[in-house]
Amino acid sequence: MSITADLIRGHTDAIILAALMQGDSYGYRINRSMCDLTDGRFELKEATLYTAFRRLEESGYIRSYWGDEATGARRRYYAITPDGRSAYRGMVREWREASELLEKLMRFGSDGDVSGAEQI
Amino acid sequence: MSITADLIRGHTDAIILAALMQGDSYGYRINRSMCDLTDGRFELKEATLYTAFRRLEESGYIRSYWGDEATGARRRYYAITPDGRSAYRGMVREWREASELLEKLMRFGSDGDVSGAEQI
DNA sequence: GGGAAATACCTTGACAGGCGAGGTATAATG
DNA sequence: CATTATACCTCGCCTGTCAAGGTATTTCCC
Repeated sequence: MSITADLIRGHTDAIILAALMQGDSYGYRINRSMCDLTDGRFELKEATLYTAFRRLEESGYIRSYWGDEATGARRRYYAITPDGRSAYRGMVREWREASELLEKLMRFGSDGDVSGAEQI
Repeated sequence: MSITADLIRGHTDAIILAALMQGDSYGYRINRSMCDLTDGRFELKEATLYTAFRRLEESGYIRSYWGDEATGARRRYYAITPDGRSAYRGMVREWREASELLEKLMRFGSDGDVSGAEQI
């Protein structure tokens, strides 16, 4: 994966909720669709993913149930709750705000050549 | 501060480098200008700030020297190094890439109302 | 003169999230 | 029948953040 971990940190919950907004799904598939959507540039590590599921379930943002497929490995499905939906919307809002601020703070450096400027 | 810490996490280094791209400065002032630039919505905690300075200096991205003001509390000034400049540019590039991916991953959820959906 | 606030720096220890490394079990594929 | 893919899970380390505490100087008001 090309983007570093800390750039993602704190966003895993929102990402997972976003995926579940599309409908119920399970860990392995969510991870694959992340990969696909980003052309392999981004992938949640399994440990991270399952940690997040626990966290989200404890928060009441998702609930889980075992699938009943007759074949293949068993799957634990997750569904987003009403609380989860509103949390998701809040997270997206916060993310966009933070994103704008960061853009501003970072650009702060790049235009300004103008340099010699300042000192002491 | 209104935006939560984890949304910023991992970006402090880039933010500090951005500030130093404008010219030498010192901790207290950098923090203030962050505050001002974002209308108080964002502020680096002091502990975080000074931890980051140590980290950046160890990485060779900044160097420090004591100011020689005749009055007031002593100030430790920081200057960005050539390595720091190129690191800064890399960080901004990475941030923008990650930012686009995140936007894509998060929006992934929001269009789809269509809700009843459900899958299995 | 005395106290509070602002400026300016710093450290310690706890906490939380990410994840490497390891594990389990089933089914399909060669 | 061994390997790969699917699918789940846990333990323990690492790293960045930050609350809480500290120091020293200057200014401002009473």
